[in-house]
Amino acid sequence: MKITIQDIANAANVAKSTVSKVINDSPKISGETKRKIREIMKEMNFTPSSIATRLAKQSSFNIGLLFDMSQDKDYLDPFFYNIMVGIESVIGPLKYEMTMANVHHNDPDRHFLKRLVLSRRIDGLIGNNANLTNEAAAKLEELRFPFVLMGEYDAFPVSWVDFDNAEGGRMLTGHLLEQGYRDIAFIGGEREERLFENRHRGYSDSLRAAGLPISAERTFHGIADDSHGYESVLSMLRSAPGERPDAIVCMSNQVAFGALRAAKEAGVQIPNELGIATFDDFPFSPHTSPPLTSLLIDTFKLGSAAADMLIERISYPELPRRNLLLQPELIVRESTARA
Amino acid sequence: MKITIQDIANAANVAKSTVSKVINDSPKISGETKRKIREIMKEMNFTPSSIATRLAKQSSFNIGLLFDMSQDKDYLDPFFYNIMVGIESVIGPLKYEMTMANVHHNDPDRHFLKRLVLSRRIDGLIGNNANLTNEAAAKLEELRFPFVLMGEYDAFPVSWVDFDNAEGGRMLTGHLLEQGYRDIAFIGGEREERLFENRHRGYSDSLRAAGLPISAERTFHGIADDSHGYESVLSMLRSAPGERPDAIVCMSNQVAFGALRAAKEAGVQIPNELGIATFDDFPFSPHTSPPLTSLLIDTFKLGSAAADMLIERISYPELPRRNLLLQPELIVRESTARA
DNA sequence: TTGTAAGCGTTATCAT
DNA sequence: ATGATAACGCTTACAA
Repeated sequence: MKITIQDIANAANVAKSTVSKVINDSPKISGETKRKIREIMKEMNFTPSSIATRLAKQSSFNIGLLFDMSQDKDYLDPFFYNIMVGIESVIGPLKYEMTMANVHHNDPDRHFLKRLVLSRRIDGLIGNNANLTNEAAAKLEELRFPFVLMGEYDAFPVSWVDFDNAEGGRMLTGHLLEQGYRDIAFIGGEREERLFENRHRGYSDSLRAAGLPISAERTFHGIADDSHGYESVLSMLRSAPGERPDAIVCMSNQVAFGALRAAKEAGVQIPNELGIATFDDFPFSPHTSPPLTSLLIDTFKLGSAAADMLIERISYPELPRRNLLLQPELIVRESTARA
Repeated sequence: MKITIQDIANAANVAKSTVSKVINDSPKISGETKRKIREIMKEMNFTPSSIATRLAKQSSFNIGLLFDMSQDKDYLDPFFYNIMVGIESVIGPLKYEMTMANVHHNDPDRHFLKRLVLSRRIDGLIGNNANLTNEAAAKLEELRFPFVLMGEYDAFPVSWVDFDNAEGGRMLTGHLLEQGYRDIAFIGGEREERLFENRHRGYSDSLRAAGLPISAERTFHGIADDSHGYESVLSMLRSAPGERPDAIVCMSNQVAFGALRAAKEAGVQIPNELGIATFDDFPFSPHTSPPLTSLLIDTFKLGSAAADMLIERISYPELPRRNLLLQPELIVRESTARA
């Protein structure tokens, strides 16, 4: 049998409004009454219905985390859990819950805007620039609904958090230069792709600062996956030994895996003949042979920073949109440890 | 300004109960009225408040997915996203949402039982045998609250889904035997650990069926991680070449990574001198050198099967608790491809 | 087929 | 300090 605030009121011989005030620890209720009612609530094992509370309070105390089931998930997949835990670490203590929001871009009836936002099931939303379309973002802004993106966004001003990808490019390239590499290639990423452009800019900056030439043929465009890494390295190995790159910066771990495989098959010595450094630090990076020098991004922190920003937006809707760049961390391993 | 069912009723000149019936597509409403009201709803951009609906319907249409932030997450981490997507694939079409439930074992006030179950924020729960304590499971049963575990459970009868770990052990070991290996070791897992016992049983079964001896010193107990794999292989290499195992079955990919590393450092040829086969197929298994023969578990399916079972429990609470063993799949790669 | 009115379990506003 | 009563936005008998 379900027990409600009214049952408690009856048992305590008070009005249910009094019980409600006790639940919310109102200062207008005497200590004695509070004690008595609280005891009764324990005894009767009462927990308020959150749904009724929310209806009355007109707030769902719930935030949504966007994902797109229909989409390729290679990139965020291994990081998803950490991001989620990062978000929980900030919203949990504030009594918010988190519900998973599958976008359903193609089904107007199940689209998250309707299912979760318009139906007021959530008070705020965290997404990323891959699963939130410009159209949806615009709609959210129009509704003045609080949301934060993970990943840079520049179609119009919204709140976002991202890692400093340009700085990451500088860190990887700078490290290779310090190790004495002089002819550094960059593998992966499509032209016009924002993520690529930022990372590549950092790479170029470093070369320029070192007074080295930046040659277009040292950049291998393509989808940042294993086979692109593999093919790119094979193609650079077709040049004579003296004319090929002595190190590479990879857009992703997948690219690096492919590059590693190609180099190994061709008998190229890593790190002596070819240094390899890569963006992203998958849990597997330490297990390649040789282990990969890579750029660690703290995904827990990505989540918690996004959540902090979202809570701020929910609490102070009129504050301007903020952006935040988190710093990556260089993890040096053997793949760049030149003798 | 928020628009409600009453606004629609006014605009359409009908009672709000009529609007409600249209929303729920009641057969008692004439086609004409439905059309008219639906049009008005579009025009006025109306979406019902899910909170009010739930309060009235006395169901939250929401299921919880348990996780434990405070706990080591090595095992499920890479699979979490897939499991979640698997769950969503079955509950989504049924109009359920999913909220993340951090257990909070140590904080009675924020414990998920209170926060989510007793407060009726969710109608059902999916957890695993690592994050749900016996005590909590018992409490859920007492409340007759629907829940399903991922992972075998035998403290008392509950619904659960798991992979057939014994069969997995037979598949890996059987494969090694087919390849001609004859002295097979088993690395990882603590005595008394359910998961270990099941997997090890399959291994023993296979050896027995092949008429081979089962020797206690061929099993290396320990936490199933990288360093345990590494140490175990080092220790077996201390025996003379003729007296050491010619193949190993690993409890986890981490163990296999460590084993691979040790073998490589010692100059042992894989797969010729030592075959390696492992439970679990992390996304990185294909990228080791040589690529690892491993046991693929379909984590999407794990999630969807658990969700199917949960929906059944919610819909027919009186049905007996069910258990389901899913079949793993052997992925043969070079680490066991004996010449 | 449509309307009336009483819930659903809280909170919030006024009285007292 | 406590109590009555009207929200909150929807559903659901029961009437008409």
